[in-house]
Amino acid sequence: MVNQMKEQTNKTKKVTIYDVAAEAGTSAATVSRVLSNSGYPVKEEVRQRIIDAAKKLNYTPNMVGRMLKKNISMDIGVIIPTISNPFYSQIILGIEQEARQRGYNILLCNSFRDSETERKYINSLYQKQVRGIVISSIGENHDYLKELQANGVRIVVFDQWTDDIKCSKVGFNYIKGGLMAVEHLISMGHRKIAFATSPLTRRSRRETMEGFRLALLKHGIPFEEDYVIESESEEEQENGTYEFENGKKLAVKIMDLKDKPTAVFAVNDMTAIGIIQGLTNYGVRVPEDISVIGFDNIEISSMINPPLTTVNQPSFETGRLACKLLLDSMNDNGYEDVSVVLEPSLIIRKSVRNLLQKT
Amino acid sequence: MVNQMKEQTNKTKKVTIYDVAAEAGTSAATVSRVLSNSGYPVKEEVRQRIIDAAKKLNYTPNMVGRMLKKNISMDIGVIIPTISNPFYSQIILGIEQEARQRGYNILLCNSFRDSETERKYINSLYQKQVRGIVISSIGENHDYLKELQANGVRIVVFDQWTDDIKCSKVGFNYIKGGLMAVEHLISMGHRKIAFATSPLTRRSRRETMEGFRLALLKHGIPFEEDYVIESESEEEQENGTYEFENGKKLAVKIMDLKDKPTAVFAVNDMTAIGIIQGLTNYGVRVPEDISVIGFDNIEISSMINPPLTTVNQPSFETGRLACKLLLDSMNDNGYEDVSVVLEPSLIIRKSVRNLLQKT
DNA sequence: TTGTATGCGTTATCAT
DNA sequence: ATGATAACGCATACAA
Repeated sequence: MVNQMKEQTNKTKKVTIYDVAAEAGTSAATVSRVLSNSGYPVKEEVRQRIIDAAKKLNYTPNMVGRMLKKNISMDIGVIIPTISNPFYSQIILGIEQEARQRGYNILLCNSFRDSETERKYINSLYQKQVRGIVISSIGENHDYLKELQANGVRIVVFDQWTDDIKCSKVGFNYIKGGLMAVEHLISMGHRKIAFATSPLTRRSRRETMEGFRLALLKHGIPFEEDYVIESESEEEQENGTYEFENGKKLAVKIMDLKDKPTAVFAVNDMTAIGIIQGLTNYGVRVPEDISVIGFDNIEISSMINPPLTTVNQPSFETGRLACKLLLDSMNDNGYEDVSVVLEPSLIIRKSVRNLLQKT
Repeated sequence: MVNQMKEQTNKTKKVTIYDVAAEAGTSAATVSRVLSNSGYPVKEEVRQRIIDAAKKLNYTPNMVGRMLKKNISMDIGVIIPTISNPFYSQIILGIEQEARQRGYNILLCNSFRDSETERKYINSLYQKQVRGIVISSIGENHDYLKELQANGVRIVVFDQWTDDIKCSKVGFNYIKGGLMAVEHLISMGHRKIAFATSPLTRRSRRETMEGFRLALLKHGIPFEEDYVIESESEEEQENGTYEFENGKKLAVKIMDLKDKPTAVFAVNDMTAIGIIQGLTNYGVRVPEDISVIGFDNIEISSMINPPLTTVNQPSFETGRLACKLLLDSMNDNGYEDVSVVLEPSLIIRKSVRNLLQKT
């Protein structure tokens, strides 16, 4: 009776189904059948003995053993630039919700927009036997992804649309978003409108700018090269502050303009917020002196002063949907790739002044 | 020659060391020795053949097989309330940096401050054979964690200090932080100072308040019960906006005070930002009419208008350190628990007015 | 309904 | 230096 209380040391061997089987006076096979909820018929009395034994021994199934045997992982990989960008953390939340509901866990990877890091992570995920990955890919070369596909791994891309790879995709109508933003400015009486952006190296940015262009065209406003304020700085590590700092720099460029715009359309909210701060440092008031409109609708945008008028990009929904498409394709052999394009909507707050209204 | 080009289908069997061995004309054992960098001596020529064969067959090691055999995982678990709170995403970044440097990957779990979810995640991590977890624990009951410890899993807690469990800890000197914040206000000539907080259900908040109290005491300012503005609302899902919305509510409470404070100390930055917006909605200006000081120094705080004066809590460093302590303890049998308390520092920006200076 | 035996992919032990 | 083989924990085909 005494040595039954044997102190459990850190070196204690893990208890396996064999231990449970011994304790319950049955075989490992039966234990497995009961404890893995296989639905396989087991006499009620034996089942109970096994459950009791498992509880008594404090048995916990070893997922590694199970995975090796079944060769089926309940993990999916997620690769994004960085968690510290609120836009992406919302996406993660969406992915995670969908995943958990269906019993999957996510393996999160921050690529920091470095294609080498991205490659390593993709490789690591593959080694961990994931059967699916949702990714905002940064690399120019998608051979790694294609190789995975050839090996049966499902891929869903979002955020960075590319025709290079054949898979399900979740995109966003940047052109329309840009169009909406600028048309809103125009409807408020603005005609001298600048577009402020980080380097146009990403498709999403170029498309947003295309929307800017289209809006001007549509309303007969000449497109001024000078009103495209593009930072030349190389992109560094993608964290929230990069875009913000960039916005501040763009603000000084704006102040350098001989003919100042009455409104500026920023390529994303973080940049817009930086611009507002930069402008404020010059003593120019937003929106009284210059109006600013953003793009993304991250949470912070409603918290600043003035609350930012912006274009909503449904980040949570993007994540949820991307994950749904992934899991659907993973669990359906006859699946078809599907591409979804999410639509923008305007969020009117207080950073745009109505020029048509006398004060 | 033709069927060598056999189309690779999705059902293609994974290539294993046996395939590589066959291709290289050697044994699986030797292949393993080479491909796992075991350091075991292998004739150079054979080694080369194996490497070539692996490349040719596109071999990728199966980590699940390796894990089962070696019973040693290179993953560590991380449990936090939510990734969407920028304070925690910074912590994750710190954890991840340390982990990656040492070859570990992290399994991220959002508990959403729900102890049931926390429990499930802890269990899931254990089933995945992690040997270490860093956690901002929310549950009152830490039996689950203790059980894991008994089974050799190392635990490091941070953020939510508790004496209930014996392990390494990374904490923060909230009392001193609160003291510093309030002393700064006092040094700027403020004497009517309010403390605005979400419910005092967390130790960290109570300690911050203790600092508030101490500062008043130290400078002979009477403690007014009315100047502790505590929201009664139950905490909902912990996302960034909860604290923010809460701040807005606290702002109306402040406006309801017959004798308004000249400065308010908010229990954290998110709340402070909400308060500023709430105050602004009333037409009161910050800091001209009322000064606001925050706590945490999240990234957003430097982006708002006015930039928030606050107390820095080194979140990235907290994560890095917690992870370091974890990995150290995991790789050292004779380790000792260590508790580290990080110190606050004051970040002076523009949300506090100097009352002693004539305008 | 239950048990025996095998294999998932890898590494380690032991011969050779 | 190399190879055959057992073992890690589990699930299953097959036998009973």
